[in-house]
Amino acid sequence: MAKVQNREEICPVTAVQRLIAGKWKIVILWHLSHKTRRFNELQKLLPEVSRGVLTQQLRDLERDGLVHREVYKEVPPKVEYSLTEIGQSFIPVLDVIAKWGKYYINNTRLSPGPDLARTGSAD
Amino acid sequence: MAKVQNREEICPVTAVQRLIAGKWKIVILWHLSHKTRRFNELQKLLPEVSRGVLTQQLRDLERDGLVHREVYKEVPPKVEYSLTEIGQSFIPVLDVIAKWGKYYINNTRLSPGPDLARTGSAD
DNA sequence: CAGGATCCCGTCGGATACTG
DNA sequence: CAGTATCCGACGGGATCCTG
Repeated sequence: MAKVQNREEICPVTAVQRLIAGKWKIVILWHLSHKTRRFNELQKLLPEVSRGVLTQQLRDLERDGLVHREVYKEVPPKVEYSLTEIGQSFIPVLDVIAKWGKYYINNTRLSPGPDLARTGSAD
Repeated sequence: MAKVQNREEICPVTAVQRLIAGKWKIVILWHLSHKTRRFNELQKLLPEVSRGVLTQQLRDLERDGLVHREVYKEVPPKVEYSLTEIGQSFIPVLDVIAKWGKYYINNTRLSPGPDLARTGSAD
């Protein structure tokens, strides 16, 4: 029995934690789950995220195979981000997370602390 | 429009991201979802995490209402960690995450730790 | 418009030493 | 056994400037 790398030894939970480690990863995926977005659109959807960071996180997601980056060779430039197939398979997870998030918010005396982003995901 | 509580304006997804922001949060919750654990047990389950960090993340989870910390005034000391009610409501999320994590691992040439070149071998 | 490249800085995580 | 306290290095993320 060839022990195919440690692939089967990897903790799935840890793997996911690594994927969504970035501060804005989940929210980005959340937005992309609704529809394909241009870079500019994402910026407007996430005003708190600077360009550089947004780019970086998108690159991470792309590298991890969750996001597809489509570059249109035009002037002015146009780049569209969308979910890959695997990325789309993550949507149910996002749904569960969002759903539980609402539940959590409604059942906790939360301390917003640093302001939480409003990303228009309320229902 | 008295925005008394920004509770409804908070992005649930972002809220969750904050909760599980710590590097080991999800894994800790995962372990606690199986059964109540003593601090020592958690340490053995997570050899890579140092005591201080483990303590900190547990404290975060406790502060966020997901984990209950039961201290037995004995000698030697004994502390048990378990999921609160809200913490338990998070288990389905963990399940979905774990399930998707497996799917992701099996459908990606990734390298969560060691190396495993993902160049070439186009699909 | 969509970044790439830098710099800066706060935070997080890891290690160590000490305590009840 | 289960922490606490502390220091430090690494990384992440924000801002700014520059490019195709």
